[in-house]
Amino acid sequence: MAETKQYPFDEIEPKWQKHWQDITLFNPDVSDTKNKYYCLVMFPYPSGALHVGHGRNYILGDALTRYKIMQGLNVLSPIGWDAFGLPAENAAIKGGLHPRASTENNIKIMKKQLLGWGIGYDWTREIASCNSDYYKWTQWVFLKLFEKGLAYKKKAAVNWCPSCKTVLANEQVIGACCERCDSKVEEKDLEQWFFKITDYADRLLKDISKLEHWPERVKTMQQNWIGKSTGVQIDFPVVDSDIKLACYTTRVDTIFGATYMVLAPEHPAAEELIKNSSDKKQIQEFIKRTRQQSKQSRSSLDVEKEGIFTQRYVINPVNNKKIPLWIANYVLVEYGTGAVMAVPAHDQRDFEFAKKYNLPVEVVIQPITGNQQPAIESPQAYEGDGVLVNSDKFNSLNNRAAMEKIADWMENTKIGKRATHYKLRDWLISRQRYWGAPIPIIYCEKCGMVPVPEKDLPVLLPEKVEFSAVGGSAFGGKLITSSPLAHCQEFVNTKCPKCSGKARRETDTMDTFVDSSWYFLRYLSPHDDKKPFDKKLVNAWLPVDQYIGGVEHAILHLLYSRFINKVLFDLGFIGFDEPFARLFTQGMIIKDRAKMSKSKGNVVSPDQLIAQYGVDTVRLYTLFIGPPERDAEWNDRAVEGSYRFLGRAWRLAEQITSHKAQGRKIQGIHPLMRKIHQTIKKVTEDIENGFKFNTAISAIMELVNDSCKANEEGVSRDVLREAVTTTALLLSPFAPHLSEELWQRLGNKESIFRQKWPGFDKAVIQEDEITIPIQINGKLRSKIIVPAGISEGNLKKVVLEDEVVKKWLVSGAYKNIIIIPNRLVNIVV
RNA sequence: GCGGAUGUGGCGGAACUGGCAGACGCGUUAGACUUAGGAUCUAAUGGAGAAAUCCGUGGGGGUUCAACUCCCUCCAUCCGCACCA
Repeated sequence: MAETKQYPFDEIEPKWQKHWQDITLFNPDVSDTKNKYYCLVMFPYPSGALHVGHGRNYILGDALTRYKIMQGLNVLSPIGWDAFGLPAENAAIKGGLHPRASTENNIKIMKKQLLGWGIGYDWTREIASCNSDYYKWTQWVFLKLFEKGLAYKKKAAVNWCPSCKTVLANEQVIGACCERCDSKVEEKDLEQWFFKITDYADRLLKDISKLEHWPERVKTMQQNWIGKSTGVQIDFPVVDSDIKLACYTTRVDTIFGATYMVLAPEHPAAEELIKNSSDKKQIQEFIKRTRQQSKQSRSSLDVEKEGIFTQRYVINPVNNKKIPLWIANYVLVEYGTGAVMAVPAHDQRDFEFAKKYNLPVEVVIQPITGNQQPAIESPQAYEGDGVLVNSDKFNSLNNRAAMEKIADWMENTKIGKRATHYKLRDWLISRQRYWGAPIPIIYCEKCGMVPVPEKDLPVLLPEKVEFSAVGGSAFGGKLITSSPLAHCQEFVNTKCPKCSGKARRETDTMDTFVDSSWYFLRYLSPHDDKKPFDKKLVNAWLPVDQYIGGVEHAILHLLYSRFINKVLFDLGFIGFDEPFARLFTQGMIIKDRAKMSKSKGNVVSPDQLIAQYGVDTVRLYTLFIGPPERDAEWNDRAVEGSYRFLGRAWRLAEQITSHKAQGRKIQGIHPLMRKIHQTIKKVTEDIENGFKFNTAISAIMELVNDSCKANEEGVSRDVLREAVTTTALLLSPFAPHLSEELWQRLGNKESIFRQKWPGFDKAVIQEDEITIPIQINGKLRSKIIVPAGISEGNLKKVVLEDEVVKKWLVSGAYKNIIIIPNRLVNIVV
């Protein structure tokens, strides 16, 4: 623990924070779009005091913002609050404050922290998604999607706690049990609102290629999430029935090997197909059991494949073979058609199932190399490529070619048709919850479902509601099936906008991801009460130049934002179809090998560290800890290194300003001068080439170390002054307060952030003498100092005259000598 | 199982197109200044060895004058998806 202060950070920091506000450093004139730079950090959920793990995000954004300002760009760096959401409401149910009160309180705390850290935001553009002047426009977005047919209502399975008698969000279901009362969660079909994101699946997938400056990792995650696959859909007629069962396959080349067919337990035709079965009871029992299992087994690893014969058969249309129809737990109703043609010889799952229930296995593809034929006895299915056999007129074709041929043939004969499927599902946006934006829909007894007219927006969230209603019902209250809003009569009862008759409001609210799917548009005109965003301004300022946030949003938030952006683009509201040009995902801060979180009790509060070392130290350490895109282990003790470094820089500057520095001149370019320019180059490149703040900072540390050394050894005051000036400039994105102070003490009047980022001089970096390592057979044996421009011939001569080299080349003989100019000499003996 | 990463001192981590491995920081050791120091400064710090030198980037193999870097193979850890037909 530091007993004496390295430097008076507690005086410096508040002073400069106030100064930046006074000179409106972070409040750009957005009408000036010539040199615009939009730097955006993901807006936080106001959960309470921030810890150092959260801090990384904002510190990264601030460093970039300040750097770009010094590059002469007009930087917009806004902040807001993703303020709707479950935790605030849950706290209210437990008997705490009203969600609005606790949210506002948390915002206050966090805002104070961000200001205290010196993070530069344009606070005049602050937004909060829970305020009606914001969610009015979230509702507007909903209406636009509704008008376009992209918002619709349908029955969907939701998590239902029978004890609490309420719907639960997925996050509230812990191991298939209710997080509050621990009773088993059931599946219940309820009317839910959806956004038709699947209509955009193909474009969302295709346009990933436009996201050049996104992390590969995020792009592949989105790709997998969308999960496009192409194949063929084929109708299989059921024997003794009019029903045809459609099934989808990506391996149409194996269709002659289909030996049975399987339905998902939830398949809509199942009931009808088994109604005359002698085993009806048994089959129904099986369906009921597996349906329950399917929801819960999502988290568990392997579930034994189980199935039951329906006593019905279907016809394989390619060869008119009668094959048995089964129902099994391994077929998913949500994907494809919920029915699968099983090819046990060439699909591992089907193979396992066939083995278990003694179903036939028919080989239709032979590996090209080797003549081993995958037989029924083989322990697994052959899923690789090969040549078709037992496939009628397609025999001896390569299976890849056969896929196309068979698909063509099927389309010609109308047996089947090519089809594309996605894993992506429509976005369920309904929440039976209070703390969210109300869905602007009215149900009229006469006119049916009527959207709230735009002029009537916002549909205000009533402030006075009964939170105990939901929680209380668990203890013998009335039956409740939806959110507290449903019990607020003043809210529910309304007039129909069309006929003015009696009507009821929709009581579901929107998923908070809807709020966050468009907020970056609002920052350009946050106080506009006529429209959600200013078309001219957003077209000038977006796409966002740099978006910064955690990987945990790689799929949901980033995919939803892209989707909404594309919808708004299609509707002509905006002129760009991707919202974020560059994305940076920072790693987590780890403590005691776990993600920092309140529940784990391993949070490091920055407050105490800041009191002890100052904000600049904590900021600097956070950036120095490691590559920002990777996870990093927090080490309280190591913070001191950053503190010592800042102190060293401070003391060096003191020496200059108090004229204590030595003054002695040497001839030529002083090595420190070289170091100064090398450091400018290194720091600039590190920032430009992808957030390498950790190595940029270590380069500045080297510069300060060298400056101290040069000062000891004697160096002209001018050079030393140059070194300190450069240190202040290079350090300003990372330790802004200290840099400002140094800058002022060096005699400058204006803020350092009004100064231009320094450039470097190549001529100064160029050395007159260079040290070249000499290798013999690739091993370092000696070094020589030679003039920088030495010719290869001369260099060779010098090398061979070197004492150490002579010793190694006892006979003077060598096979080859490899010279890499200015870098290295290797002698092969 | 599929996909994506990552593997370097006691620790966090450097190393641009293959070219002095371990920058920078933490920790440790010794010393200086000190009543004292957990402040500051100086020096040392991958391992073995008195030294010359040798060995060292998860393991094994390869390409090369030269490999943390390229190729093959195996192992370990982390993350994402997970019966997607």
